[in-house]
Amino acid sequence: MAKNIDPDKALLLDNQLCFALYSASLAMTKLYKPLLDELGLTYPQYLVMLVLWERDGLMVSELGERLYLDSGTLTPLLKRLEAAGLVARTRDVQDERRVHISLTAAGRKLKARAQKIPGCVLSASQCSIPELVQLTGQIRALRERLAG
Amino acid sequence: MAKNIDPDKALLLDNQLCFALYSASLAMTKLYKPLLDELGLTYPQYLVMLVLWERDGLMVSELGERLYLDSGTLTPLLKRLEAAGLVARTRDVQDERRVHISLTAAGRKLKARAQKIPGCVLSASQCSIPELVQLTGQIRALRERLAG
DNA sequence: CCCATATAAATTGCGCGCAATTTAATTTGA
DNA sequence: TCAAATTAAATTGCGCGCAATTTATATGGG
Repeated sequence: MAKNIDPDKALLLDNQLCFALYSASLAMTKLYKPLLDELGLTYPQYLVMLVLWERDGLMVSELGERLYLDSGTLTPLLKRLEAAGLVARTRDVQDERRVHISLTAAGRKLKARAQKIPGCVLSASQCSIPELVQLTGQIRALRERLAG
Repeated sequence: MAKNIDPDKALLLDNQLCFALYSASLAMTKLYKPLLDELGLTYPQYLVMLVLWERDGLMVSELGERLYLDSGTLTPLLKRLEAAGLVARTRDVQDERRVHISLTAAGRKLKARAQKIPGCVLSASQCSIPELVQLTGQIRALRERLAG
C-alpha cells in the first residue's frame, strides 16, 4: 500500500528517524556522563580509549576512520588525553607527517575501571542482550548506508 | 544461555550501542547538511522549526521538553533564528519570565521548501518505509527508557 | 505586605564536530 | 633534479550541548 510518504506526516518530529537517533544519542551521552566522570573522561574521549584498548599505536587518521571523526576534532581531544597522562603522541620516524597515538601505563590501566560500564548501561537500557545486539546491528547497518 | 556480558567483548567499539547511535546520528547530520544549507538552517535549528511547524508560539521551556534541550542551547539558537527572520521572541504579558517563540511569515513559508527533505533522506537511507517506521519506534522506545 | 522560595530564561565556560584553511612532509613526474 | 601535487595533522572559526551560575519575575507563607 503506502509506498509514498504522507506529506501531512512527513515533517512530524516524532516520525523523524533522525530525531530518534539524535535524541537517543544525547540521552545515551547523559547516561554515560556520571560513569565517565569517575574515569575523568568525556564521552568522545572514551570512544578514543575504546579504540586504543583494541589496538594501540594508531595514527590520528586511523582513529578518525574508526570513529568517523576528523583531525579538527581529534587533534585537540588527543592533546587533552595527553595532558591527562593517558596517551602519548609521537611523530612517525619514517614519515614525519604522521602522529601515532599510544597508551601510557595509566591509559592501559584505566581499562580495568571501564569494565563495569557496559553492565551499567545494559541495565539502564532495560533491554535483553539479544535485543540490544540486534538493535546495535540494525543501527550500524543504517550508518553504513547513510555514510556510503 | 549467555545472560551475562562477555568481558572480552564488552568494550569492543563495534559492540557498543552508544557508538552505533552516535555515529549514525553524526552520519544523519551530514546527510541533512546539504539539504538544510539550501534552507539556511543548521540541523538543530531544523528540529526547532519542525516543532514550531506543528505548534506555534511555544515557550522556550516547552521547546526544550520536546527536543530534550535546555535554555543554554536554545536561547542562542533561537536568537540566530530570530536574526534570520524566521521566528519572533516575545515576552509573555502575564508572566514576564516566559518567552514565546512564534513563526514569522518567512518561517511559515519555509515549511513548503522543507517538504522534499523526508523523501531525500528516505532514499539515502535505502530503507523501506515500514523498516524505517519500525526502527524509528525502537530507537524512540530506547530513548524513553534511557531518559526515564 | 514582605521576604523566602521557586521558576524561566539568559549567561558563562568548556569540549566537541566540522568546514575551510594552513603548515609541513612526502611523493610524483617532467 | 626539483617544482607541482599529494598527504597528514594542526589551526581557525562557528554552532551546538550542557553544567553551573546569574538575572529577572512570580508566588506563597507568615
